[in-house]
Amino acid sequence: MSKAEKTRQFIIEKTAPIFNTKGYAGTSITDLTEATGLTKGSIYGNFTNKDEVALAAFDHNLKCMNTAVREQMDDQKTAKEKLLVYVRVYENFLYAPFPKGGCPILNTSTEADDTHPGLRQRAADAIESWKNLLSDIIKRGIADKEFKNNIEPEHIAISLIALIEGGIMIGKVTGKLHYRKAIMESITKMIENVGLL
Amino acid sequence: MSKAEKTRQFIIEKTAPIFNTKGYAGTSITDLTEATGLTKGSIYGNFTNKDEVALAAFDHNLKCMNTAVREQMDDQKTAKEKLLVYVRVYENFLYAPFPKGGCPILNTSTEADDTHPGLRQRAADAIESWKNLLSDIIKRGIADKEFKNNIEPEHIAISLIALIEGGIMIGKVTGKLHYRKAIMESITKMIENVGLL
DNA sequence: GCAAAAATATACCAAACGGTATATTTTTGC
DNA sequence: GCAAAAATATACCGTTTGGTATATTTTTGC
Repeated sequence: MSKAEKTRQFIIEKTAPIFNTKGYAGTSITDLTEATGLTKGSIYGNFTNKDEVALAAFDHNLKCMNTAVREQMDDQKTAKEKLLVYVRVYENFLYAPFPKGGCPILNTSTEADDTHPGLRQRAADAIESWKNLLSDIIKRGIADKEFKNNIEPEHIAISLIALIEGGIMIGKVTGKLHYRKAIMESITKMIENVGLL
Repeated sequence: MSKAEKTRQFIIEKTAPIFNTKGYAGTSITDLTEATGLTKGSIYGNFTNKDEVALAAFDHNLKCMNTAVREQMDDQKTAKEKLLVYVRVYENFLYAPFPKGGCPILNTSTEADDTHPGLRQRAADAIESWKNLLSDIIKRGIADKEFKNNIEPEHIAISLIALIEGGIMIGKVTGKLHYRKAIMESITKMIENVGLL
C-alpha cells in the first residue's frame, strides 16, 4: 500500500461521516480539509473532484454498514434468524460500527434521486443487491422447509427493506425510542409471518 | 389579501418544488429569483432569510400532500377503506397534486435531522400528527367492530408510515415500478391484517 | 389624484465556493 | 544517500454564496 493509497483511504474514512450527515450539497471542500487536517492540494492530488470523494465516501459508508450486518448474520443458522439480525442491528444503529449520520442508502437516495445521477445510481444499486441478499435468504428458507412456499421472496425482501428504511428515518428525525421499537416489532412480525408454514 | 401577502404566497408556491427536489443546502437564492422572476430585493422584502422561505415551503408542500390524501379519504366510509387511500395516493405519487420532488417529510427528515433543527422539528411534527390521524382511524375501526381490539393502534400507525415512506424512497430512487407495486401490496396486507377479527 | 407608505429593483458587499498552477516537501527505487 | 518521481502545501483564480443599503416603482388610503 503506497503512501498515496494510504492517504486516499485516510481521506475517505475521515470524510465519509461528513458526507453522510451534511449531504453532498452541504459538504464543502473546506469541510474535507478540516476533517483530515490536509490541504486542498492534497485532496485534489488524490481525487479529481468533490464528486469522486463523495462516491468513494458512499461506498465506504455502505461497506461499513454491510460489514456490521454480515458479521452478525454469519453467526446465525436459520433463515429466520438471519433476517432477524436487521432488527438487532438497526435497533442499535446509533452505535458503532453503523456509519455516523444513519443509513447512507436512505440519506443518499433522498438527496440524490433528483440531483446527482452518479450517487443516485450507487444508492439504487445498493438497494438492488440488498434485495437480492434478502431474497436469497428467504429462498433458502423455503428450500429448507422453514418458510412456506406460496410466498414471493422478492416482494417480502423489498418490503422488509422499505420498513427498515422508513423505521430508520422516523426513529432518527423524531428521536422517539418507542417509535423505533414499535417499527422493529412490526419487522419481527413480518419476518415471523414469512415463517408460518 | 394585500399585494405583499399575494407575493409571499407566490414565492412560496414557486419555490416549494425547488426546496423539495434540491434540498435546503442545494437551493440557492438565485434559484428562488429564477423560479419567481423576482429579484433578491423582493424575496428579502417578504422573508427575512433563506430559512424562512424554506420553512414556509415545507409547510406548503406538506399541506399540498395532506390535501391530496384527505380529499380522497373523506369519500371513504370504513376505517379500512380510509387507510387504503394511502395505497392509491402513493401508488400514483408522481402525479399532481403530490408535491414535486416526492414526500417532503422524507426529503426534509433525511436532510435536516443532523443539520437544521428548525426543519427537523417541522418534519418530526408532521410525522407525529400523521401518526395521530392514522391512530384515530384505527381506533374508530376498533370501536365500529371493524378491527379486532387486541391491537395497538399507535404501533400499527407508525409502522404503516414507515412502510409508506420506505416505499416512496425505494420507488423513487430505483425507478422500478414493480418494487413500488410489491411494497404497496405489503401495505394493503398490513391494513387487511388489522381488519382480521 | 395625490402624498405617504409599502413593495420591488438595482447595485453592491465580504465570505465562501470548487478548482488549479506552481512551489515545496516527502517517498520511492536504485 | 541520492536523484527522479510522487505527494503535499501554498497561493491564487473567477464564480457564486447569502445578505444588505439604497434607489425606484407601485400600492394604498384619503
